[in-house]
Amino acid sequence: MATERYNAPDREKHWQTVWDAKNVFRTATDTSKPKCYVLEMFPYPSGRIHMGHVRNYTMGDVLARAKRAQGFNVLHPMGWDAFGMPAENAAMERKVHPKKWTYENIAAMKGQLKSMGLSLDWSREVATCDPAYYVHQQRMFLDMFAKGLAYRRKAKVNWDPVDNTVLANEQVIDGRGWRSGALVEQREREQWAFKISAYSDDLLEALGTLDKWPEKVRLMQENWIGKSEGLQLRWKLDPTTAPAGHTELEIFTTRPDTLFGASFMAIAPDHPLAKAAAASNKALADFCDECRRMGTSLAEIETAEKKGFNTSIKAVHPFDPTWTVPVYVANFILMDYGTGAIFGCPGGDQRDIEFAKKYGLPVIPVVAPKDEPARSKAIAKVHEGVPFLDDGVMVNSRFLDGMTTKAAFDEVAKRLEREKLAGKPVAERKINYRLRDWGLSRQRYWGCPIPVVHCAACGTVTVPTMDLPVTLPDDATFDQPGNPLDRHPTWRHVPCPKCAKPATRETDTMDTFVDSSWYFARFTAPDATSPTDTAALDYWMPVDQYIGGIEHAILHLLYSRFFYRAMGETGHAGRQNLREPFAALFTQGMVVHETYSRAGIDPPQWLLPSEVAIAGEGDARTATEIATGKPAVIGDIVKMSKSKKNLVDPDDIIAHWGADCARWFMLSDSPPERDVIWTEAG
RNA sequence: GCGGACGUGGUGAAAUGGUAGACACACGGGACUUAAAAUCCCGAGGCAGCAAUGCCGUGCGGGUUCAAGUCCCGCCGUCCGCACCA
Repeated sequence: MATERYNAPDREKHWQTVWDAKNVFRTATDTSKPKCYVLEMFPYPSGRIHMGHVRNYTMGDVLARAKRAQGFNVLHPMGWDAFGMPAENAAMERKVHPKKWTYENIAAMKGQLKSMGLSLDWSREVATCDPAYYVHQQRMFLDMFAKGLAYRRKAKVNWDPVDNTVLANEQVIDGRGWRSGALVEQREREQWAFKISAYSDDLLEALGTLDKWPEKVRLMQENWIGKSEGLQLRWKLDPTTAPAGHTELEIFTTRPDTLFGASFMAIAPDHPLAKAAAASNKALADFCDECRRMGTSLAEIETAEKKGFNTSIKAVHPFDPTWTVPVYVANFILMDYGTGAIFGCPGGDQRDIEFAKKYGLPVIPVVAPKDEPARSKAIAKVHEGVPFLDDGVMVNSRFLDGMTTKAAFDEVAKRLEREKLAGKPVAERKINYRLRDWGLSRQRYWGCPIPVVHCAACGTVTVPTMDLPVTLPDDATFDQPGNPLDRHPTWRHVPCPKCAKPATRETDTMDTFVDSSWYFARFTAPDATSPTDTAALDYWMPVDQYIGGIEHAILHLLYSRFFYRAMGETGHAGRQNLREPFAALFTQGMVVHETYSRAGIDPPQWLLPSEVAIAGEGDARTATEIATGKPAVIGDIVKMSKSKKNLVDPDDIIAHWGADCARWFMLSDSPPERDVIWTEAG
């Protein structure tokens, strides 16, 4: 027998059992000690952990252990983001109930996480699909409803025709569903929304206080909120040309200084004025219909021609009653931004200049560079079709001539605020945000039920707190598309809580991002009988270090920031008057791996790393498919994913080399914020 | 189109404007061993040279500075986010 070697799997198992038996990582609120709340984004229980989890949780674990060693009382919990579509898909494909599938996955993944030797307080484990968790979410929803922070609205929604559900704007990527990849359609529908837009400015301003967040994430959120300051400005319509009842057109502009460059108005196909005009104009009605049919995909938007239709309505320039410009319906104007109407200034905008040329409208240069030689050149170029709208001085703009753009902005605002139209100021300063309210209704079974009842007599009635939770029926069917709650024979039929007459439950469930918007607060008191426990929150919040993937830079982090504010408003966020739940954020890099595919086949047939043999070194490396002996192609190094099959199972690594080895490599190979290239050799 | 990040050996990567390549992997040589693995020691940016040493080197081209991987200007390339947002 050779000398005894360190047997990693054996020793690791031993100590993990000891830690478990002695509850060494259990944490209690202890105000005599300084606290440190270390949190990694909780996983979706897909069934197996992957290398991204290993990296994420190792980083958090190292920090938690270090802080513990430094004398901090460390909260390091773990739970499950357990609602969501994959469970329902599994139900449809494999005839297994979402609940069963989810809890089996949780059990399997919990075992894997334990094999990693993480110092987690498992006594605080929560699963968002547990009624003991979502009952509190329903309570908070009702509290938010009472405060007007959750409301019902008829809205155009992003409809995913594959998953048969509504998606939030944030979940539409390049015009496709973030999960299904299907082209998203626009549909009108009653649905629930959170009033995140009420916090636009606060969410934006407070980014400045998040000095322990990556600059990149703050910038992404800033852009997403998209603040723009401008002027809301009403143009009088020429009464001889306008439909009855329409006397003016309100537009939003960030560049009122360019008002003397106006050569047309453009309104959205859904704009009330467009609809009124279309009522007596068949060709216009057809044009509007065509615009509505146009998809929202990236490809369609980029290739779609900028088209307009002259309504023959004329708008009167606010500074010159003799100057009128034509009003077009245009396919590139969005009804839900600003007022759904703009004035076009071809001198300063590529899109406007193309539009003007196409329809033979004037092009007036109104902004020019400050220095003389550049000026005449720029003006000449504008006439040729090259817009100029940089900082400069005003030209061709009457009383604005010679002013800087900034001064001209203020001058126009000042004059038009004084000017009256129909008794009201012609214009007012206005701030617009790109951020829209968060549509949270999902036509799905495996999500938190929205605790309201629709009654023919009483309207929308909330479920009384004592009747919560509204739980999901276990006996739903998953054999056809659509929402199983809608076709359940009995679940939806309940008496109205107010008048007791027959009524129907809301069958929409909540977006799973709601579940993950407050779990960090629940971890501080997972057994509290109210959604949160004030004393626990006051001690533990905020999260001192949050760690997760950059892919959540907008959705999850912005929603959580909003939700904690809403929780404050409804008395669930403790006494600290804390608005920001995450004091510090770290976004770790991805785990990436080479891809392999069968040679000479397109589209590629991917091979698992374990299915290929590599020979040679450097540029001379070659790959062979082990099973067939045929050559394989070594492809790009990309994020590990099922679709590209470039996966390495953490279990194999842990079983062979031990968890310490896997953890060590993850931390030592590349800086934590950067991608780590997983190689067996490494 | 807008916003951002990045570009340094064979590889992962270090460098408050002050000796570029720390540390490590891989590699080469050596020790130990019958042999290997493991371990330990030594070497190493490139070119030239037996060597001492010299020259060249942080994507490319300029600039500021006593001094630039680092700061400024202009390119090239890669990656990420947003995008008919008025």
